[in-house]
Amino acid sequence: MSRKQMLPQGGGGLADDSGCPILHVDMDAFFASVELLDRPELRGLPVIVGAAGARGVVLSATYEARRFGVHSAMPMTRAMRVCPRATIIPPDHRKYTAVSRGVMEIFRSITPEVEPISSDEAFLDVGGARRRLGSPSAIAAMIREQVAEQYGITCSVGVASNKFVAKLASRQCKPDGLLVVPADGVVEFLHPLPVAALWGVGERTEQVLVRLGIRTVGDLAQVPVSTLQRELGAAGAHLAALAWGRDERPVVAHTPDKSIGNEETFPFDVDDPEAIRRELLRLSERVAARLRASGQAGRTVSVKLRRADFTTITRSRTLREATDVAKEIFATSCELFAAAGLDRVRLRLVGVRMENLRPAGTVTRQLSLGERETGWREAEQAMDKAIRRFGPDAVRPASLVRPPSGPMDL
DNA sequence: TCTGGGGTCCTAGGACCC
DNA sequence: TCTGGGGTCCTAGGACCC
Repeated sequence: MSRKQMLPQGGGGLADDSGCPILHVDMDAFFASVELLDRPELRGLPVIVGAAGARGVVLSATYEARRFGVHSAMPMTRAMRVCPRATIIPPDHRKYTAVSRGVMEIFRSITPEVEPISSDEAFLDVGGARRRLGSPSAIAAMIREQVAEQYGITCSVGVASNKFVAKLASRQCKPDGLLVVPADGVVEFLHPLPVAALWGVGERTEQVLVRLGIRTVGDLAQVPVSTLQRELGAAGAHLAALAWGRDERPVVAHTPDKSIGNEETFPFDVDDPEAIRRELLRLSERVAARLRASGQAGRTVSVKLRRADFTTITRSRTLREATDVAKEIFATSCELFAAAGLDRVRLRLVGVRMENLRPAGTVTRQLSLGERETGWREAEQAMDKAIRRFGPDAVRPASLVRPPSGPMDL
């Protein structure tokens, strides 16, 4: 296996990683690499992971397939046209989740400061692991070795002073690479890159920037912040900071969910409202099950409807109380669908999402604990604390019934 | 070429309250 | 009777990421 230890050009020694506690680890062609573990005979050949149906897109492709121009999110029909010899493998997410969990465990054995950003990517802050495990680049090399040994797949690691630069570094050294961007080499590293390389610059933003004559990160760095803010709003100021390599965001190990949702694109457009409602029921059940499995409930039900022409609308409603019950989510979804006036319109996708999440029943549980152990006064205090943490609506009416005075005798 | 499914964040307007 | 301004919540849409 080739092991590139890519280092900034000029100088044969090791790059200075002393100011670089942040690692970005990115698995190479993750889904495709996992599939190759079961299909070793396909190694070295173009392989595409994606549903072969008419409306599928590429989820992952080996580098051999990418050479033909295949990339993720490309429609499968087109991918099969540009690379007809590719082997198509339908996705098996359970397999990827299992490997993902294992790989994340390797990261957590290095440091608790691990922030996963998808199933195949994570940031690590190894600042506190130096004394135990060595320099950031030594730790990065160790991670690459352990992932390869235990799971037989490769990853690339960017080592830098902050998340944003680490992320670009890992992309730059893919596949199977390691790149240190020394703290004093950030500007030199960033400025030649195209603006689209920046995190947060997609198609639309790139168009705006190109119209302003901005093509590289270096160009962007020379533009007054006020101009960028006028053109792009708050994102403008953010981009100006990134262009100079400034990014203060910390690695956050545990980020609470903001929403949980499921959606489905039909193989063919559907205009039968009964069929739409059946799908809403399935989606509501899935979302409710995921809420309960994660111990959460949501207050806002949101329905997404995509017409055959790809225009998309969302309709949402906030309930008086949070719920994790499929029946309630489904009933609200149906009302939202009816109010949208899109029955008899051809739809290609429907989705159900719950927002405004909070721990389910936390308050009730805390209350009963408090009552059992310490009596009503303490239970009230527990309730106040819960209200401060989760808001007044987190308290369920049943919890408000005052028990007889004195400590509860259970 | 014809666009998946999981998300996050931002903006903007209106309602409502103080 | 008319009017200001700030804060928060809700809703809708869109850009963006992997």
